[in-house]
Amino acid sequence: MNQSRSNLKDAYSLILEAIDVGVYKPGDRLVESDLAERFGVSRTPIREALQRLETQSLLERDGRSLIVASLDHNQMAELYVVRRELEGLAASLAARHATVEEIRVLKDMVAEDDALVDKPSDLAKANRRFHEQIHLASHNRYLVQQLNLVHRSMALMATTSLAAEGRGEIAQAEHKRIVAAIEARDEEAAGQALKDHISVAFMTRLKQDAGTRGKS
Amino acid sequence: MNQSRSNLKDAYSLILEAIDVGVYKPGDRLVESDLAERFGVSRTPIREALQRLETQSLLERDGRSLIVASLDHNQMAELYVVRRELEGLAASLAARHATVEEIRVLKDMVAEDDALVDKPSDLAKANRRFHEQIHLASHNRYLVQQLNLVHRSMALMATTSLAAEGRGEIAQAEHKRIVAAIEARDEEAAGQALKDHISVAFMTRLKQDAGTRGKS
DNA sequence: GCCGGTGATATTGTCTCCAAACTGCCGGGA
DNA sequence: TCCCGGCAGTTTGGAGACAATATCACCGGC
Repeated sequence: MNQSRSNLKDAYSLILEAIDVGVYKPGDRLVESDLAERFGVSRTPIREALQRLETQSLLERDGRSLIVASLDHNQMAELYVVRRELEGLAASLAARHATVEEIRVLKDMVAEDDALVDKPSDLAKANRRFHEQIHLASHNRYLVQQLNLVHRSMALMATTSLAAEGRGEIAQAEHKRIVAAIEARDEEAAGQALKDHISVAFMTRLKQDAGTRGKS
Repeated sequence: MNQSRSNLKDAYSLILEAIDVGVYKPGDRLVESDLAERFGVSRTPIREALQRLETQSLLERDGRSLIVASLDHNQMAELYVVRRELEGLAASLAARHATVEEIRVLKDMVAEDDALVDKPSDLAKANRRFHEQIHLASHNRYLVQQLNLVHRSMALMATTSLAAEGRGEIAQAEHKRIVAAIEARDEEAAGQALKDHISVAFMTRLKQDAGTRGKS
């Protein structure tokens, strides 16, 4: 029916998830009273959630009202530049600071993900977890926070680049190289490997976009 | 007398400024009704502002209530690591993307700031403007946003490192080197110069802190 | 004398109402 | 026919009331 009474999560998570899942797409207008009704709460918590999402650039103002932010080509490029640098830093720091247990978890993850190589949506989820694990292994809370922001904005891009033909295998190979560098405590190599990984992902996305241009 | 009617700014800016100025210090508890009374508004805008500040890590939860976040040594170190990387990236991008007008403004700023070399508080303000100009010259809105976050957290550190003996002159020299690299369109050198600049600033702060430890 | 329970109080979280602003529509006049 | 102004509806921003809950102190029992 509706989720009025059912859900225990707060308005913020609910809206975030709705955007993630695609209930609200870039450009859609978010009306407070609609959301309030949909989630079975009053406008107050909705407003707070919307403001938080706005400060994270997931929503933007169009006049007085809020719409789901959309990323044009330039914004996507800018976002990848920042992401590349931050992820690279995370890998370098992980090479320095990760515990042996954390490294072990990374290795296990990569090994398990080999089985998912042909299931883009599962792989995408596993991929998020993998990167998040690297972030955490950096043991730098500000870096983790900033990367969370970046990844949240990435949710505004419709497709995952892992859906591209053969991208799964390549990404797995890249992941292995990254983990190997971290395990070897080679900060330089780890940072570079992750930067390269992001660059390839970006290029993959660019090619995808070039193919689907003008649809919408 | 009070700022009840006087101030046109919104609650968010007001609270932010109060933290900046030091009305509220790290560890202080922020009570919604107090703030509402102090600024002559109701609790609603206060709550929205507090939530935004919380998502930016300027406030943290202590049980149910919000307190001004404080940075211990580790957090400070982590923050500087991130800042160094992001500022370095900003300088590199500025070297690539800055317009001639922007570069001109940077040069003017540095030249003007020579006169402030012995006024730490004026210099601190000029310093912020200088760095912000570099951020903007990167022409990357996400980078600007992330650097804003970082600088906001830096406000939680009580002192400016520019107050240290002789730091003003050194910083000016470093600024000149940075601008020169940007003007020469040398991305590598610009990034490195700014990273070095941040490193020196961090070291300066560490020395300051070592001297004042245990006061409070 | 100390520990635990219980009640008062302070503070947050939510809701609802009200005012102001913007939108778009409709009608009148040039 | 087209443009301008006003009017109604929608939506946001703000205020204060109300409910829920955590905290703290006090009191009684062990």
